[in-house]
Amino acid sequence: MDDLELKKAGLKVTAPRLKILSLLESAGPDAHLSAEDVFKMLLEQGEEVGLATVYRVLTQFEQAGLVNRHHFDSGLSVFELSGDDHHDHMVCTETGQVIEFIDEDIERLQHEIAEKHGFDLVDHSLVLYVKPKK
Amino acid sequence: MDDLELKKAGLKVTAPRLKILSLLESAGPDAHLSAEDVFKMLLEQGEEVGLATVYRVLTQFEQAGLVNRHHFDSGLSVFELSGDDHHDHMVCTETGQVIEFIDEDIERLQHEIAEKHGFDLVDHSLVLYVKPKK
DNA sequence: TTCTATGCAAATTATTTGCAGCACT
DNA sequence: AGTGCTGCAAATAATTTGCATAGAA
Repeated sequence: MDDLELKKAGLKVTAPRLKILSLLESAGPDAHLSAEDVFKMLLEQGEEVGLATVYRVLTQFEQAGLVNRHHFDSGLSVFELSGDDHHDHMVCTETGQVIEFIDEDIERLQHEIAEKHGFDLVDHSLVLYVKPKK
Repeated sequence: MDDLELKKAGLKVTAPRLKILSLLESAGPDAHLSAEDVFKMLLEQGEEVGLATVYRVLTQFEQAGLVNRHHFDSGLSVFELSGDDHHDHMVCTETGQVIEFIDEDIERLQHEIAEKHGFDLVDHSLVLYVKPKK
């Protein structure tokens, strides 16, 4: 099933790639995992993969457009499956929970701002750091 | 002159702190320097400081609210003097140039979005990656 | 003097790379 | 057989920390 996605991406279908891809899929759409997270989860499932391979595969997936990499002010990278949809993130500073959202007005304003300064918008990163309302 | 700012921040007035603070000030408001950048610039000026001290001082400045730290998808940290004003960033993917901007509508929308999800907005990070219009 | 700050080197953390062996064509 | 993929260990890059000494109050 995931075979097609890998082939389409020009990547050979191998065990580690399949395992990582399906892990990302089963982790749900709001999962944002670091390479370490993925590595540990695979170990827990009794899978045999090297951390280096996890990094390599995740990087290949990123280049193939299968996943997106974010930095979220923490300094380490987190990865998520890139659906067809673009979205931004809200990170709870107390629980670490990540919520995805999209706001058309903000999207439009961003383009306008880039234009106004003589640029074309290539990409953007918007992260809201929030805490539960008391 | 910068002595006051340091004292106000509860930091002892020392040579490295003064040098780094004045370097940041003279670098201009749109300067976003990494710890390495600051370190090298100090060396070029013939100053004697350790890289570790640069990191320590920059971190202290951050905690004191004197500077802001950003990650800009590159994975390394950049620092800038935090004026009283909040602003977001636009980074040119071709020249590396950083432009600061602020858009009240986007600010307002961000609060609304957090509210809508039952959170209070604590902070946010918005970076537009752009390229010159052809 | 007393306590904090600094420099330097060693330690950590996140991530990448070299290389020998295995897998698939 | 040939080329790509993997694991493991060694290599890097960014940042932090331990410790003995220099410096500020």
